[in-house]
Amino acid sequence: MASRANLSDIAKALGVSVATVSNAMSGKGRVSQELGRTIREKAKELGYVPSLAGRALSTGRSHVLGLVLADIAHPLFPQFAQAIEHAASEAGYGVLIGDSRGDVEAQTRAINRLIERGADGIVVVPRHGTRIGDIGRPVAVIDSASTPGNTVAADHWNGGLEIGRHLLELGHRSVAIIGLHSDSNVQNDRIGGIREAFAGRGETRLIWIGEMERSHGSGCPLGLVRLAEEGVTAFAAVSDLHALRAITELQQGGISIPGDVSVTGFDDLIWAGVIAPSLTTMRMDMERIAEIAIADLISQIEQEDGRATSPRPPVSPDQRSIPMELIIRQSSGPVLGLPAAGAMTPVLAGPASSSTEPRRSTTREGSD
Amino acid sequence: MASRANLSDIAKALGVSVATVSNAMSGKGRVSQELGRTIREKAKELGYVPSLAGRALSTGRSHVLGLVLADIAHPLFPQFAQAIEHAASEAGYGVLIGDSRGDVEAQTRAINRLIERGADGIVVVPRHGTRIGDIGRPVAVIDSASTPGNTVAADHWNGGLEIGRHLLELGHRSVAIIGLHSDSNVQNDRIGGIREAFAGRGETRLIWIGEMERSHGSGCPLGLVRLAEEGVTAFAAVSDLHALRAITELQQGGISIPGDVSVTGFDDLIWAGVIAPSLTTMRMDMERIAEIAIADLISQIEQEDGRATSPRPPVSPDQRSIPMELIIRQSSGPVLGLPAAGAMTPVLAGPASSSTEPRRSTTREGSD
DNA sequence: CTGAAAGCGCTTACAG
DNA sequence: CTGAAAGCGCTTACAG
Repeated sequence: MASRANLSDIAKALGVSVATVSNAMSGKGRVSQELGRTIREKAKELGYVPSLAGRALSTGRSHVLGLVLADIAHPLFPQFAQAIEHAASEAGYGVLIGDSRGDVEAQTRAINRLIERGADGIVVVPRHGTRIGDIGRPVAVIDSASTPGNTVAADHWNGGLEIGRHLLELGHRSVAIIGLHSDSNVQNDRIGGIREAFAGRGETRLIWIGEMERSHGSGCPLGLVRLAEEGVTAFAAVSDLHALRAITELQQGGISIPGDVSVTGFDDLIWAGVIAPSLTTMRMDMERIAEIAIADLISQIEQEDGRATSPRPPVSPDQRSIPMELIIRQSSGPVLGLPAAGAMTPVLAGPASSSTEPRRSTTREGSD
Repeated sequence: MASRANLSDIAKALGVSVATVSNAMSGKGRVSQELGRTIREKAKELGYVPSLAGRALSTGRSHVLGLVLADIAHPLFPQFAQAIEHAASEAGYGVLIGDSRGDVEAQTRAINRLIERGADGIVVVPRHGTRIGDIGRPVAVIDSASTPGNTVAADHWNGGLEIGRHLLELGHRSVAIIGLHSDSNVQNDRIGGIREAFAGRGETRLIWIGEMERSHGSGCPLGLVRLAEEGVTAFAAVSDLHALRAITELQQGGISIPGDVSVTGFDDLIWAGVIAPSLTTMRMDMERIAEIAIADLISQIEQEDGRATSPRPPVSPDQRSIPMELIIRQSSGPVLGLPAAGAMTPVLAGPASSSTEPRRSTTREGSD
């Protein structure tokens, strides 16, 4: 447990050169099978842990990636961070976090800080309405397919479509869509999808929370009870956060969910499955999104130093748009008195197909 | 924008030695005022950015800290991450994240991975009921004052006390405390505080969600409506997450909040201010906690290489227990018919003092 | 006040 | 298959 053993210690202990030890450890250089084994054994015996600093200095690669989110305080951050950390870790990279606290300028600063810290590349989940310019290093952007330069994202539009179809199947013909800002590509895509589903089959209206709060203050009532009285039977929020607000506001107003109206969200935030009623929502496949973002980033990095096995493979657009998963829970149900459509069972019970798409749609029960 | 300039480039450009440049940049070595200025100007001109890898290799310090959370997916993670990132960043350190996905073993592995990556020290927010052993590197533990070896934490017990007093002042005499696991120090402290407040002045009962779910499945009803009918007038959850569950369950059961019963939480999660009714809760001072944790960690690190200005200053226990802040919102109010006590105004309106403690207690309105 | 030199731990051509 | 050597960019005693 003295100071960490290094290549030189191993070399000395075995009477070989550090170059050979280095080659044996990396598995790159040709070292005889046997010497290789001996070296690796000795390394383990001495508790050798490679010095990333040494490696970084000689290769010019830190094997650290930066993760910058518009707002680290966003409740979706844990899912992102977990998935990115996992994917990066699998690929042998560490993840350095940067926070821009929702500020556009700070976003750029955060990115630069991470680069100065030696990050080989950056994963950015940009702030609404922000574009990431050239930062002189590889970047992977996770936003929305409709964002120019986007690397990979959930298929928000189709997610909206599925939510819309789900509500239509339940008999809903009048839905209020609840969003926050009109400058978010993600939200606009989700809204676009919902509207597309309802086009010609029902009416949609749009509520921007941001605007209402600008006039009436943060946390103001959204007037949903009135809408329900006027005949709106479904509230489709573009985020679970807003769906939560809708559910509590309606409940407080004495409106029953899903008896009187249905409510749906997006993102499957951690509490979505345990509130009453539990929330029907669309979930991103963060693991896959993270894997693709990281793979893309690493491919860019390898490209840079010509280490790449082949010229960077063009990634097809559909690989960059990841299907979302519909999670049907209690907050959405058939319109008052209407019998449930198709195979739909109203409550948590087994998988249920909810759209004509060949896409997997599952009812999930939380496991924790 | 060619490859980054280094110390040697600056030295050449100015006809001085790299040692001098290094000294000028670090401000440590004695370099004449003027030469110093010239060097720094040239550095700026060349767009010099120090190589952390080079520095790390020669100093043996990476200037990177690791942040390990029991469960990165916990909704409190954003607050932790943001505060830690900020404090570390201010101190010139980067933050590498590690995730143990709620698994105890994985927690140790995550810590080790970060250390192998060269982290100079680790901030750990440990999993319930876990103790962090010696990991051969400086550690700062953020858990609860009652955890042995804890570095700094919110004063959860007092937080519980304040919540308890707040409810007592409102006239409540029967409270149901809602927790998850009995092996969490944080939860136990919070519960202990609430009970202490009620001792001799009212009755408390305890609900462990974890146990109920083990028998009845995740997301099962907690039977709160029945409790309300039996005369419980307040539900004090040890986390906003559980408070949310309580609020929706009660609302769905037709019970009015705060008309019929009051509900309180802990942590002031992001949505606490915008649900209906908005949630009364206790908030940690994450910024301060993070600052202290980081300062402690850095002091340990400096101690290690004798760079410390003075022997490590003993930190008094009360500096390691950070007061929580009571945030009164709509979900808590006077017991049916009882006039509001003292200066208490029922709804969001200006600061209101809620306890006899000299501690600041504010009604907050969200600003975003 | 300034500089020459060694060293941090690794990798990578290049010889042998 | 193996080794000697240079170099990545910095810092740090030690001389001058």
